[in-house]
Amino acid sequence: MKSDKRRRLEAQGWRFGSAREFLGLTDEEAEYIELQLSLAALLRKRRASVGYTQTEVADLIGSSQSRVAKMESADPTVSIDLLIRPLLALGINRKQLGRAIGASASA
Amino acid sequence: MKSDKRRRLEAQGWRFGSAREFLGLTDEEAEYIELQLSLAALLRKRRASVGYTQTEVADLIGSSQSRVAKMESADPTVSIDLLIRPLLALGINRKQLGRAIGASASA
DNA sequence: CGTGATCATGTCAAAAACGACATAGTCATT
DNA sequence: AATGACTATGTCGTTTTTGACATGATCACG
Repeated sequence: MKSDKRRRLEAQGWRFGSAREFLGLTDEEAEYIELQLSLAALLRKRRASVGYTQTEVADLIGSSQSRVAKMESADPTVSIDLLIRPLLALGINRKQLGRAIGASASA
Repeated sequence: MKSDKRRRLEAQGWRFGSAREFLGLTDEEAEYIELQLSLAALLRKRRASVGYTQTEVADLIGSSQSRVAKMESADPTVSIDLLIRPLLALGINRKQLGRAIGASASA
C-alpha cells in the first residue's frame, strides 16, 4: 500500500530523477521518494568507498546481490528499513545518516 | 528477521531506555533501536504540537489508532518506514527528519 | 461513581517486502 | 571475441509487516 501511486506511475513508464512535482504526486510522496533516493545514493557511495561488491554487502546483512542492486537503484520494492541496514553495517552512524537524509537526493 | 534479537530480549522482559550496550547487542542493533526511538519520540512530540489524537493521525495515513500507539512506543513490530509516513504527513520534511535522526534518542 | 475520550496491548487475516534464483547487461583483461 | 567479475531486472514462494478489531488502562468531567 505504501507506494501505490509510484508503482502505478512506473508501470506506465515514469521515472523519477530527483523528482519534485508531478501529476498527482503529493508533497509527502515526493519527500518519501527523495528520502529513498538519498539513502540509495549514500549506500552506493559508501560501498564504493570501502571497495565492496554488492555480493559482499549482501552477505554482510544476510541478503542477496540482487536485492542490494535494487537498494542502490531505489527500487520501489525496497523499504527504508532495508536501506538503513547495510548502511549501519558499513559503519554509518545516526549522525551521518541524519546528515545524508537532510541533504538533497543527488548529494 | 529484522529485529530478532530485540524481540527475543523483550520476550524475556528486557526494556530499552536509551540503550547503548547490552548483552549480545551489536553496535548496529543499538543504532537501529535508537533511531527508532528518535523517530517515535519525534512523532509523539509533533502530534502533540499540532493537537491531534492518535486516531486522527491514523486516518491521515490510512492506518489505525492501535498502530499509531505502537509507533509512538517504538514497538518492535513497527518499521522505520511506518514511522516516517505519519511524520511526513504531519509536515515534517527531510531536513527536520535528518536533524531528529542525528540527535540522541531522548531529544 | 459512571460515562466518554484517549491511549496501550494482544491477536490475526491480508498485504507488502524479503531472499533467492535465473538471466541478461556491461566492462575489463587476455 | 571469449572469459570472468560485477551489476541490473524479473519472478516466485516464504516471511514479515500491516490494518483492524477486541479489550484494558488511565484520566477528566459531570
